[in-house]
Amino acid sequence: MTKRNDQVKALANDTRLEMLRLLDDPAAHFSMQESADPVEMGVCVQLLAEHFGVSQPTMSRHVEVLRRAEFIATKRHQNWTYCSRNETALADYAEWLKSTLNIKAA
Amino acid sequence: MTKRNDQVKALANDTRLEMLRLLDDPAAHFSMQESADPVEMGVCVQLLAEHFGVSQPTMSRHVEVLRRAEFIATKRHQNWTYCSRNETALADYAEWLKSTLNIKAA
DNA sequence: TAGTTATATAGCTATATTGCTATATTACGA
DNA sequence: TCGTAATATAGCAATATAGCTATATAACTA
Repeated sequence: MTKRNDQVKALANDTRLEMLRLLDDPAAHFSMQESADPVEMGVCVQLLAEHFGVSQPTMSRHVEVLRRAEFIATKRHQNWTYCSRNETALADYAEWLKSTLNIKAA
Repeated sequence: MTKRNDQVKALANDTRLEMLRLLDDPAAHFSMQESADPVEMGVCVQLLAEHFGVSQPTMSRHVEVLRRAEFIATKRHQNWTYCSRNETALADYAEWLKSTLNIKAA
């Protein structure tokens, strides 16, 4: 699997797409997080699982898919894994998609 | 299935991604097509199947997936189905992705 | 050390995807 | 009308995806 293949597949799922959308503004969606500031540290897996109504292992896997695609970064702190968007990778992907398919401006 | 869901899934496949890439410049890749000018009419399913080394029914399904996603248009002429890119839909999708995920410029 | 919490991994099931072959449909030409 | 060519559809098999529960691991706390 290439990085680009990981990336297109990572986006081919509603939950993961919505995760990236919500993680763009953690303050707006995850301000209830107590263990750490969601903006500074990111959002923990459990809170994401609760938001989407899926089990913790299922969310753990979604996180892993997005992390492999480099769309999010995870950092372990105490016993939480915090997730935050990788803006550089997202911008890079959007640019790659446009250029590899030669998509003209809208 | 929503249109956006059809679209993200349509791109999650190497063959279909490459189809869109090749169809950006049919003259460069499908000039051997005899039944019609590939630039004017598009590229027929059989020629696409041969290029990718897959069976005709398999290519027919890939075409259908891309057509449902609106990334290509198909037109039947005589006994061929010609495929051509829908530049408007591709640009619209790229724009939607950037704005829905709030992807910052590279 | 023992218990608790958060996460990761293993293994299972249901469904989706993607390939194939066989066959139906459509269009043309003899 | 009959045969041929291109395409579409049906049905099957192999694999991938995404959910779950059970359990292992990691980190903190009493």
